[in-house]
Amino acid sequence: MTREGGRAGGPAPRSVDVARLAGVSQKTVSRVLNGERYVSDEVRRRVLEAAGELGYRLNSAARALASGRTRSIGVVTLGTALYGPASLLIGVERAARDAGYALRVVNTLEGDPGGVVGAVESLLEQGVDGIVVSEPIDEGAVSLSVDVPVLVLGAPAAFGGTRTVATGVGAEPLARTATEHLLDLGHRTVHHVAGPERWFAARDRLEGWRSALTARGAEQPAVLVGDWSAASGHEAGRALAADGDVTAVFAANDDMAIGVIRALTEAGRRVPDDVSVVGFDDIPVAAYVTPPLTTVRQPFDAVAREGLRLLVRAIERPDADLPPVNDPPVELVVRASTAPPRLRAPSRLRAPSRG
Amino acid sequence: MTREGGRAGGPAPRSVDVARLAGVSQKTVSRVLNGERYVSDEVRRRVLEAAGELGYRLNSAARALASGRTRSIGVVTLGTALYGPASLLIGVERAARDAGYALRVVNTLEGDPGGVVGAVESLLEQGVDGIVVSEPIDEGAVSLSVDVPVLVLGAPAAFGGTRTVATGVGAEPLARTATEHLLDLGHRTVHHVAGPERWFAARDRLEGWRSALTARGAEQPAVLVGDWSAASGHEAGRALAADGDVTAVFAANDDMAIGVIRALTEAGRRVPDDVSVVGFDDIPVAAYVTPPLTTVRQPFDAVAREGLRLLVRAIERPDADLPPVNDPPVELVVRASTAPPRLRAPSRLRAPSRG
DNA sequence: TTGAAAGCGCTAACAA
DNA sequence: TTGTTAGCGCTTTCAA
Repeated sequence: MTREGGRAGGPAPRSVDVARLAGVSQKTVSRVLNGERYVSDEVRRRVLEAAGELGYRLNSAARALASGRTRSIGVVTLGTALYGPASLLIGVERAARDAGYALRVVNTLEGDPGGVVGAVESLLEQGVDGIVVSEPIDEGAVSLSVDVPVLVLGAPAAFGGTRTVATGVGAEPLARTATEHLLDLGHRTVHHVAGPERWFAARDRLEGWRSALTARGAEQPAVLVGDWSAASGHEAGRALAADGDVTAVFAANDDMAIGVIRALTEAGRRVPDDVSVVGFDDIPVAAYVTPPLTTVRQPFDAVAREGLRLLVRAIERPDADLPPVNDPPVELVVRASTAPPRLRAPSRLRAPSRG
Repeated sequence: MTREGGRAGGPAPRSVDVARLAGVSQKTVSRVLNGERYVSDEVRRRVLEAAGELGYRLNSAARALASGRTRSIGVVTLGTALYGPASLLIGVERAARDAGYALRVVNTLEGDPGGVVGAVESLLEQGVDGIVVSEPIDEGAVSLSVDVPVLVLGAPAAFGGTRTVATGVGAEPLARTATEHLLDLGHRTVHHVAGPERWFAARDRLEGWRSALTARGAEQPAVLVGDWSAASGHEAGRALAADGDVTAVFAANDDMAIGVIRALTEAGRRVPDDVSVVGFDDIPVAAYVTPPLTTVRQPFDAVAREGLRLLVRAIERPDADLPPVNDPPVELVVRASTAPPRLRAPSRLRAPSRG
């Protein structure tokens, strides 16, 4: 008898131990634990009781080896504490867990050798059943054929020749809406502080901004490029503040918008009286900075859940077609950082003043 | 011959396939892949070449089953996009990867049934070699004996009877420093907006605040409790703004500090002229809100790395003693949200004014 | 509805 | 320095 009281010390109990204690075969234990049919209630009860008594825990490595599936999903995400990627990760974890999958996470840092490809390789080696690539940056032609379904969040489908779902490319209409909001207020044009060029998310927003201006026949000012940080927004804001013609700014995320507002404030340009600013994301502090930030809300949680649902379906029904992803709803949150432009002022630079 | 060109279609190659192609035994392939000694350079080269040609990938489930180790670390973290937890996760991932470990992540949402215990159970089932519990909240007596080393970040050691390392409890001196900064400026006392009571992180900061006041013999005002969000800070700020005696506030994180400042601003109380506010964390936007926030910087990355180093050591040298963790350095970042109090004003409430 | 046998692809222990 | 032989603890046949 190898029965251990509780789970103190000794080797971990295996399913044979449970079987012996319950007086059934090892296969029957497996059936009970996997919720298979054709097990009498009586037997099921005995097995569960024995498992509880021994403190039995399934060995997922053995299961993975025998079944060829790990019931886990790998996530490639950026090693940043940015609100967007962090929120997506949370949504993905939650949805995966609800679907019965564990999560294995690999970060890629910008400039990492190997980048996304290396990260995916390492996940494949870990034997994941599916992969989520969250907000990747463009690393040029990626050739890597993967034999599990892949979900790409916030970028066009990559990884040629495989079952890939892409989603969250809906940022473009959101950016268009943000820009139109400023145009609708009466601004002649809108300046843009973009994210890093290699980010697809930055490109979508840039594209949305551009298309809104084009549709209205507005002039397209030169784009300032930041790195998502408030610091870079601040730098861009200094340049913007020096240009007396600027009356409206659309920043590609809220952090940069906050930096822009700070720079404008320091230069004596009031927001929104002199310059209107719109952000992107609706981070939790956006409503509480001064002035409260008009922004566009990204439904991170919905995007992550919807995407994961598709991924799980692709995993569990390998031959079914992958339905397209629904675009998330557009939600503009108007607060106090935007207003109509002041009456046409002389275009010469005014010194900072108290109005 | 089962040799597949490249890696298109067909079953994945196994180490025997590599062995056959390289003309060696399967065990030798295993040796090469594990970087063991006693392999001639010539053989090593041939094996590597064959592996590359076949597109061979190690099967980690098989390895885990045979070796009893997964080379992976499980992380239990909170399902929030809060800057602190997100930063810790990044640091942990990075350090784990550097040490050759993969990461398996389970989130617990506040109020989750099972909470940390359930999360740890699920990780144990996945077969991790070690566990990181990041910023747990107090769930009462936790009894769960775990047979792998555990690292607790930002809380006292839990999980009785096991090899546990705790770290990051150094928030208390940071909070004391923040409070002392305000006292040093000449404020008679400091009000505190705390985090949720069940968070150890909130308790540490509360304790630090309290001890600073006690040491100086300052009066201890009633504590306002928030939930880390700017919204809750805003609510607390409204109450604070209504009290004309308040001249200095220490908020337990930057988000709440921003909410407090917003409420004060709305009430016509100027920061820092009328009220000084200090935050905690130094989130990236802290330097760019208006006024730029005085705060205390948490070295998340250093804490995560140092902790993980200890955890890996505990995994790899089961009998060695666990050295204590070094407390992180205190770093106060003084910006523009703090100033000396105005000359002793009459203590009656003044209506909002422009000073 | 249950059980027996045969692997899954690797590492461990030992032998050569 | 290399190879042989047993498992690791499950799931998958297939048979009863």
